[in-house]
Amino acid sequence: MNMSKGAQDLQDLEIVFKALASESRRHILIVLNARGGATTAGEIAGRFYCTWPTTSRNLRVLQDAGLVDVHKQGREWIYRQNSSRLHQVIGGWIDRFEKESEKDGKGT
Amino acid sequence: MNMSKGAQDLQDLEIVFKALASESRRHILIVLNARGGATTAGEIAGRFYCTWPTTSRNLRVLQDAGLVDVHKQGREWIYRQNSSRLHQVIGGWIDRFEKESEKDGKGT
DNA sequence: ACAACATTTAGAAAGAATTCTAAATGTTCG
DNA sequence: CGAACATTTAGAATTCTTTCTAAATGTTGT
Repeated sequence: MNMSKGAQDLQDLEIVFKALASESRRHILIVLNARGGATTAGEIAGRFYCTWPTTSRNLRVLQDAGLVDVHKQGREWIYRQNSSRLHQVIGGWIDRFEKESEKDGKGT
Repeated sequence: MNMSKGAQDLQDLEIVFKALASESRRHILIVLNARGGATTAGEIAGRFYCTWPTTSRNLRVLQDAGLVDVHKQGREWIYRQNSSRLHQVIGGWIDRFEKESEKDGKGT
């Protein structure tokens, strides 16, 4: 765990953007969001055409990216979205880029 | 080009998130941004360790995603960032997810 | 303890992305 | 026109990702 803040940010960016690059995983986040932010793996897996292990692995990728948190409750696993991480990492990055509407008409 | 609006949005999301999943491409956008939003391919390629063709291909991916626009001027190609697309597609997507700070303390 | 349940981990196969080298394209200048 | 320049396109090698099947883990209820 020897990493400067800048390098850590870069790594966060990498892992989060990679996690969001897959439609399956974006879909999982949307389902989670529609469920009010938290639900079981079974509930999620049931809504997909792909197999349970695949969904489970995708959930793991999201977890590693810090986009969801997980905890076990009895024999079920509850997944909860961490939307502030999404806003921090992704929102923070795109905010470096000026919005058209914020540009003043500089230059000729 | 037969695509419903919803399907088009989904495709935009896919192509833009995929484009941003690569560090090299995110770096290109940052360089472009630092250069005031537009510069030549040579200027960009010169700032990278990888070969020119590789940078050129990455620029193409960004262009296909609509994140940069390109036009030829003499024997140089000028690349210009399209940051409103970035905000629309990515910003629009993450805004579906409630920010922590916007949550009211509902439930117990 | 045993059977049934909810879900994950492992390992492998198929497909996609990244990057390289070599060659092609179009532009400018003498 | 021909040489030099700026950059792209093509094709192939390597590496990463996704998804599947099979087996393992830990939990609950009888």
